[in-house]
Amino acid sequence: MTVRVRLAPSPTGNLHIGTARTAVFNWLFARHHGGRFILRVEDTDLERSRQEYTDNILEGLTWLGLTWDEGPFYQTQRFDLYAKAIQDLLDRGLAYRCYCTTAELDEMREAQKARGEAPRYDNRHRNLSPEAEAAFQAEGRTAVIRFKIEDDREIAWTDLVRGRVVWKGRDLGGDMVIARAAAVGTVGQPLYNFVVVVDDLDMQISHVIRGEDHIGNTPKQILLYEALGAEPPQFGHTPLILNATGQKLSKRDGVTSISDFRDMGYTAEALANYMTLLGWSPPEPMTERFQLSEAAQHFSFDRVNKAGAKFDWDKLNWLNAQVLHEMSPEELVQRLVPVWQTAGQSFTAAEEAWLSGLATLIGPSLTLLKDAIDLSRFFVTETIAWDQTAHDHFQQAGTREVIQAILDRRDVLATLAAAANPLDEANVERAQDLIKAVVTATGAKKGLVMRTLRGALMGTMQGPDLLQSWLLLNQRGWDLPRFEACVNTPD
RNA sequence: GCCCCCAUCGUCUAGAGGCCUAGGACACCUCCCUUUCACGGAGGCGACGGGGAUUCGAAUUCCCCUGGGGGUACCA
Repeated sequence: MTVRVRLAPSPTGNLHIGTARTAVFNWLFARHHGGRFILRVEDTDLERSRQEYTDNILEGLTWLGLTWDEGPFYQTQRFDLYAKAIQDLLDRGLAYRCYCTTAELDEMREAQKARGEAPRYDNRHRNLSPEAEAAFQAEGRTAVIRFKIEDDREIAWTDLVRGRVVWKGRDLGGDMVIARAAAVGTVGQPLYNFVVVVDDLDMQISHVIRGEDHIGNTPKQILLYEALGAEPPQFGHTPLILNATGQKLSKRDGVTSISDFRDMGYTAEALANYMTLLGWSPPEPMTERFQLSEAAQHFSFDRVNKAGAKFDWDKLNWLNAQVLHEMSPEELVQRLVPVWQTAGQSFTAAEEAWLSGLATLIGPSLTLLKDAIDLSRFFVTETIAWDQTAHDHFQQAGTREVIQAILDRRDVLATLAAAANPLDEANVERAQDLIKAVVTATGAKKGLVMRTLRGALMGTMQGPDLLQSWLLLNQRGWDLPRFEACVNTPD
């Protein structure tokens, strides 16, 4: 059998991490079986659906690398199909019009609650006489379409994740609404549980993989398949992503949109890797750091967990750092250029080798792409301001002498700057020789010399590797002015 | 309330009766590397919710309890 799976997001919000994780599982399953991954936008809720959300969802999936093979299809363009199917159920007596008002339904549910019963529709309009129906119509009432659900039915399926699941018809809440209220003689907007079935059937979906929060919809949908004379697909209900307190992650938990993660400086690789890990564990030869394509080779529902998984920023951060640390300097530069730009840091004048050097220098310190902004701040402008630690350092005796000794050898600075690659071995050696010479000339301890250089070049006592930072600054001609500032401005 | 599901270190998980004095990853702690901070390397801390039952033997099977979660729309 050909595997055909789908992702069916509704454009009522930005691409949510829960939806994205469902997309990951669908995508992995499809790829593993050489099947098709179909994208269908469930925009039947005209009130809440918006184009900008659709755009956000499509962009997010693309960014994550979860490309689809068919679609996107839009349910709003398929209303004819649903209307036909509803009429079919009506004609065959499997569905009927219910004229209840919302007030009546509310009253009924409250009475049920008061009696300690589960709120449900009591099927009161299931067998309306033509006269009664005419009377309701004469009142000007509108009608929803309800699909008949027998209380004594038992619905069972073998879930890809949970094994055998059994549901009783009486726990389904009575005859279900499949189309919204509409004027006499017309059929209103079809509802989720119905259009899903019609579409999954029409698109020949073989496996419905979705979050566990949908598990209660499955028995209703299986009944619908039956009514439409079709075999239901296989179902797999994946565990939910939980917040820190263990509840289903929702918008209220802060950052939950894929686009938010991207804006925060996470890479698509790390995020996809992490989402896969939330509920699935890689088999033996694999480690927890992997490409989606590798995961696809080994993906199986045997290794999907049943329990929900709490979202953990620490682990995501670690994965993101791994992704960044694995990158070549050149690749990192490509990723960093837009980040620098948004921060107003321009390195356009810099050579390619110089930029690679900068990436090499700060790469190991990156957790988020955005971290590059702070780490690059010494390299953006010619001069820099000192923080308190630098000021404190220069209170020490001998610090000015160290800088003066460097300035006495400013010819070496020019030699260093001439190197094609500022960070090549020979250049590093020359810088080390200069430091030795300064130590000899001043009689200062090497530690003092190093710290003094750091303070002078960075204006702070903590930062990336000193020698490499120096050579990078040197090539831009910015080390000399910073040294001169040390001896010229008394502080 | 009613229905359903779930339960191993703080977190994500491995584990499908003896291989488990329960393995890995993140986090945390220590040390090494480094005259800074990171990165990297080596160690350490740390869990089978409780009670029964089956069995020669249970983290693994069954039952009960407890705890947590999901669902209960003319939303999706």
